[in-house]
Amino acid sequence: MDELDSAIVRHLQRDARQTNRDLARALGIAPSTCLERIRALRARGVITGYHAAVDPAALNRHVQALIHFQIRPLSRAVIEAFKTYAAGLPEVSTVYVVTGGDDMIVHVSAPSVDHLHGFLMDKFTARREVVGFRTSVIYQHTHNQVLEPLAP
Amino acid sequence: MDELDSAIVRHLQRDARQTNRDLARALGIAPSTCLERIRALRARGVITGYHAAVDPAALNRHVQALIHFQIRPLSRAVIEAFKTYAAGLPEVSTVYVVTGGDDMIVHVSAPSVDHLHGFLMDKFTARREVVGFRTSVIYQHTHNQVLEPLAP
DNA sequence: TGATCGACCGAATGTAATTCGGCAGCGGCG
DNA sequence: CGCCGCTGCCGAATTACATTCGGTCGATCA
Repeated sequence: MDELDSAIVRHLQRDARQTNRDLARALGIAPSTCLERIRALRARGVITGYHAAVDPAALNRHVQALIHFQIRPLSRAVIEAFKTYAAGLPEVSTVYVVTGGDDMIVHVSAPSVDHLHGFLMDKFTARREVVGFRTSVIYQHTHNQVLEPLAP
Repeated sequence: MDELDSAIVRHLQRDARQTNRDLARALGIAPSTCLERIRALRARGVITGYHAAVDPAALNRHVQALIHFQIRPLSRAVIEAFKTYAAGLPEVSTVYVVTGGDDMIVHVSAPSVDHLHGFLMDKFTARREVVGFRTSVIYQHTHNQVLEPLAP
């Protein structure tokens, strides 16, 4: 994980579809070298995949929210089951299992506030392990695509 | 945005680096058709980019957390300034501006709990607009890479 | 029914990914 | 001190792919 690897990772986080040649040219190395580095990064698990980013609104998801759940009992089995359940719902994009006042935070997106409300009522209120939840509608969000390695 | 477009988006969310030929073959269409569809999806803003996903641990980010902020005064200028400030910090990956008990939720990752603590103390406690914040350490998180279009 | 338009196809061309033999630098070891 | 083996890099050759473009088909509408 030297400076060259960092640069490759940085570039591919920004644009995963630039050609290997262009990337190699930008870094001042041979395409074959670049290719081998990228393969090593994948093999080592540094790069885990390549994904297209999609505008949620184009997928009829105009409302996003973070839902904060309190779950009881707080056993491994219950947490695991709820996590799996939530992650399987199409409205859910991310499930966080967390410390603090809440036990689970779920990022959801829905076509409308109505849909969101119905979704929450239908999918969560009936579940026994859910003792309560709060909804934080997302007004804006900025996502930092490029993660740099941090110094220890 | 017909079924074919949806399928293309689904495939590219899963793997943005599969060749156009493979994708076309999987969908049973000609590569040229596939290419034109993808271009249209980009032009329409459905697909906004292609990004490599990176293991945070490989970038020395072993601890992740969601930080819940209360901000005052709740003016547009203050919110905007804080959002910009937070998004510019290397530890921050996402900033959510939200409704509810909190005004802003920030996803951060750091090398260690110590680093996280120092980071929070150094970067946020001194700021006037921050009247309080709570930290939720993330134990696990599952990210759903593939967003499907939702029916209205 | 005939014209027009849009979407798709497939061959042709240019460009890129990938392979592989060789070379240079480096560290270990006699 | 010199030799040996290893590792990472390079560049030409091969293979595969992206991209273009002229033609075809089917739907739509007058």
